[in-house]
Amino acid sequence: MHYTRDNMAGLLRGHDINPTHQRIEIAHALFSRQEHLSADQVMAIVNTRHSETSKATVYNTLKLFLEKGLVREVIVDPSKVFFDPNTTPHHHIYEVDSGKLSDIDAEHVHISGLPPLPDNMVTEGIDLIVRVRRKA
Amino acid sequence: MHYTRDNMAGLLRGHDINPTHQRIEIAHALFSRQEHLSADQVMAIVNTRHSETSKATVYNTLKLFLEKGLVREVIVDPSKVFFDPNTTPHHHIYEVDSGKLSDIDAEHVHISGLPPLPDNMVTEGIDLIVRVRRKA
DNA sequence: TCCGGAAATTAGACAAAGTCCAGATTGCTG
DNA sequence: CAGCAATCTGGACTTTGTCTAATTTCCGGA
Repeated sequence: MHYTRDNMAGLLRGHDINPTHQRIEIAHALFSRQEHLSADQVMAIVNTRHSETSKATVYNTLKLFLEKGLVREVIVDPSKVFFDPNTTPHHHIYEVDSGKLSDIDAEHVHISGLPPLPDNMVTEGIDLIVRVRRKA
Repeated sequence: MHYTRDNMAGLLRGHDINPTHQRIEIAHALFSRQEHLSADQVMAIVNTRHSETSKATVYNTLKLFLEKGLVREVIVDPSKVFFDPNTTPHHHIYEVDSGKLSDIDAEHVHISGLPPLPDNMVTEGIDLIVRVRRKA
């Protein structure tokens, strides 16, 4: 599957998002790379050639993508949020020195022994983050 | 065990921290409550009566406590870091609507199937966060 | 007790991430 | 083409956290 800009329009429509020029560019930045990007990084990518998309739009669009389930939010770094185009169940390895973030497929990971939740609560998601450091 | 200010001095010394007035107050705020507090909250607590401790000192002190292993950092909210006086192995439940954060004892939780790390890497910690929401 | 230096604290300027708003643009639809 | 809703924009603003240079506190030795 190639993540062309044309395909992005379909992807957006499939998630009930009106595919505007800016939204296509932002989706393309995330999906063509298949990487975890911060809002800042998205803005830099989208505006490499000429300045095309404003900061407000980048933030609005990422929030919209989040609501529509097109991307996931990864909170590992106290200073910025990462957006993850991979919405399949998976976990993360975070390299604390470099800030490098990578995926762990959830398929083989098993978590047991969690206490039951109160009746009026539902699990929205389980985030498992393995923080690693380069050996001294 | 009562977390009196006098006991705080001993706790700090035991962690190789010079127990100054401000540090004792900050430690007392965290340990007497046994709760997760943000830097802002710590500052508010410490300065309820009169303004006694500066913002810089609160941040410096929390960072120092972190380095010395007196507290843990919990990164769940994109907008602020929480400091956790409980340094025993445990996980967290985060109520996304209210921002309420509570502990899950790690004793009965078992995580299996994590992929092996590259040789030159060491695990610094595993953060497991269960994000929950009030049922509709 | 007084002195000097090291450690700690401070106010406030600064930086970075993110939010908000009022006005301009875009793209329908009739 | 007019009208209208959705979208986008620049820029001011807020919040969390950092940095720095100056002051204060603490303590050991003469």
